[in-house]
Amino acid sequence: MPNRQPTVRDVAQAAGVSAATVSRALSFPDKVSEATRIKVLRAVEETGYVVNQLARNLRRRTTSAIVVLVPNLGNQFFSHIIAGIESAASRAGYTVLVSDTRPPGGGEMLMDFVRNNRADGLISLDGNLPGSILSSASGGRGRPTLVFACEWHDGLGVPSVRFDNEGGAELAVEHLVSLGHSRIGHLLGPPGNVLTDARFAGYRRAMARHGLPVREDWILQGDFTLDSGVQAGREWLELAERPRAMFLANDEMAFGFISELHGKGVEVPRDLSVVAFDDIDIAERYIPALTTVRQPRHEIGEAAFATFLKAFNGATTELIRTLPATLIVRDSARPA
Amino acid sequence: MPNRQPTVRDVAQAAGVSAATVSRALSFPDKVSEATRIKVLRAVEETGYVVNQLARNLRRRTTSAIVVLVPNLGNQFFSHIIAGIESAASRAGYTVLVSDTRPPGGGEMLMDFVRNNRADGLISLDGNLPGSILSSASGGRGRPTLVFACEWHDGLGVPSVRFDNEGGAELAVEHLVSLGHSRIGHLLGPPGNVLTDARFAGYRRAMARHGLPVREDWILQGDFTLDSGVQAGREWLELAERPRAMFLANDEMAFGFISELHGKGVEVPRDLSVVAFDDIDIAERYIPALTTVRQPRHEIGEAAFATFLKAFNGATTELIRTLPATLIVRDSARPA
DNA sequence: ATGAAAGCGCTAACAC
DNA sequence: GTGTTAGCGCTTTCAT
Repeated sequence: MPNRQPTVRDVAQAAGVSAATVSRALSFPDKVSEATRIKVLRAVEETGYVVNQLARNLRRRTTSAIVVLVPNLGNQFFSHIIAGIESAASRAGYTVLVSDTRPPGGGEMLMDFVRNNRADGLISLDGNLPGSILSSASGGRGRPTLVFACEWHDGLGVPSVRFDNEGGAELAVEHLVSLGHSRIGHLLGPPGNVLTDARFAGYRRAMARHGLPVREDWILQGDFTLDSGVQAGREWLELAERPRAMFLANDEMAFGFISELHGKGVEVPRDLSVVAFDDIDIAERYIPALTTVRQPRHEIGEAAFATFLKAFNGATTELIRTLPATLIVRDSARPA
Repeated sequence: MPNRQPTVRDVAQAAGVSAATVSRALSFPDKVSEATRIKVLRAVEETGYVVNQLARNLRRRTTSAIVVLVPNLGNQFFSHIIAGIESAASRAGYTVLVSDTRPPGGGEMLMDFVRNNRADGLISLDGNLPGSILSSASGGRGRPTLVFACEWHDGLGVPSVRFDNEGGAELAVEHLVSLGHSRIGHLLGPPGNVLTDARFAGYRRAMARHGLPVREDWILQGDFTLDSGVQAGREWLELAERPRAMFLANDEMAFGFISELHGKGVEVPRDLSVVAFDDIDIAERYIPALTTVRQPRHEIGEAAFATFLKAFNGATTELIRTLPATLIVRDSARPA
């Protein structure tokens, strides 16, 4: 048994044909005669040959691999989106690699990964990519392909697939209003985030539609993390005058927020109605079960990959594709 | 501006040296004269050259990239382990790619990825790898490097870094006993999983030590998912005689379990004490806050990468490295 | 210390 | 339909 991996040449020799023919038989079976194909396939079996993608990619300048950039692998919300991407990708014969954008230098390394033809491009679930990535990937001649999913970045011509965040936020507030609430506060996501802005805009829009005041002191700052929800809970408890309902920009913060209140004897929904955003898996099993806005996560993943593939192949794509959100009514919000 | 990425040759020309020298200046700065190095570096700047890893790896037969296999990206538990791997890896100049083992054909594709020199090897957080991967990666001459973290696979000579699952389980049960409990049940993880077995063994050991009976009907079957926790909750509610305490094999199931009971008017810890395993982020903010066994997740990630690097470089490694677990006492278990 | 030349394994262009 | 040739971009002997 040879020490090294067999190469096309070994197969060629075993099959009694040329290396080029082996390559053709494997990549374009139609371009080769029935008989040769069989000979080659048999030789492949015999030798235990596996194509060296490295060499293939170096030649073809394409890799059938794609990198997904996630702002926070810890947030379970993303896993379903990744699953969606994966299922579309595997149908197309693509390998999906996931990477967190937060580790120091992580984004940079990944970008090099793509720039080096080790992956065909990126799907970013993080709208705040380092400028270096944005500039070198924003499409165009010979540039790596980039697509945003969930989040996005205004101004650049980068295609994005997103949820209707503003509409979802309106749904949340409308629900609260329909329950008889009028004193409604909001816990924001991180500053400078497109989702934060869109959800806040939806909140304001719905409030305005009903002539409800948006009180400065009822707008709390968060950053989508559990801890920031806890912190917001503390601030809420100190409020001179408290709202009777809160629309929280995501589920994770809601858990921190509700639990902090619970620790101080304030119960949701008894003392405060809460609607959140995302509908991650635990939302249904939190106590109280969370009323929240659901986004079709698997679908968006699939759509993102489809968009990526189109863009990579040079087809024109819709620049913005928006998927609808729906409200899931459970226990955390009740009549005023 | 040229249409294509600059190559070593472009840099060589700009610097007035040969391609070989450029390569040397970049890879082994010491092997080149001060003056040339400066010239080359300047030329690199000018041309905007970035090394093409693909070509480099094809030549060097090493990639500085590693793939991490995760059984379930949705379980937040893994994200901290990945973070640990990432921090150790980035210090070593490695790129970390994560992949879910569940998508159809996913494992296979990933293995090809490695077999093709597109990554140096794998760290698997999944003990139940397809046989094809195990056999082609189980180390040895020219074989891709594989290391297990958290989970493992007995029999093969694959190095693994793990938590003291059995000890952690004992801690959990001891705690319950110290609270005065004697009627203690257990919710298992998935069948055929090493963690399931180890945690169950720890449970039995602690029970035996105190002369407590292990009742068949108090051993429920789960699979580490939220849903299986819900299902177990239903079964628990139907029990003719109920235990007064439960040790659940992970947090995720605990959420499903506790919430299902809550829906039926059975409250934790009022009516039932619960201790779980993992201490994922939400555990502290669940209602009730979960008493659970914590594992040093970041550390295990770092240790796993260190082990990987050693193994990849041909050094001998401890075959089994075990990290201690600690009990985090919160609200979900109280005196009998 | 540097350059010339060979070659990693594969595929695309061209000839037959 | 198949073989020959060249070359993807890099690194690494081997000379000098």
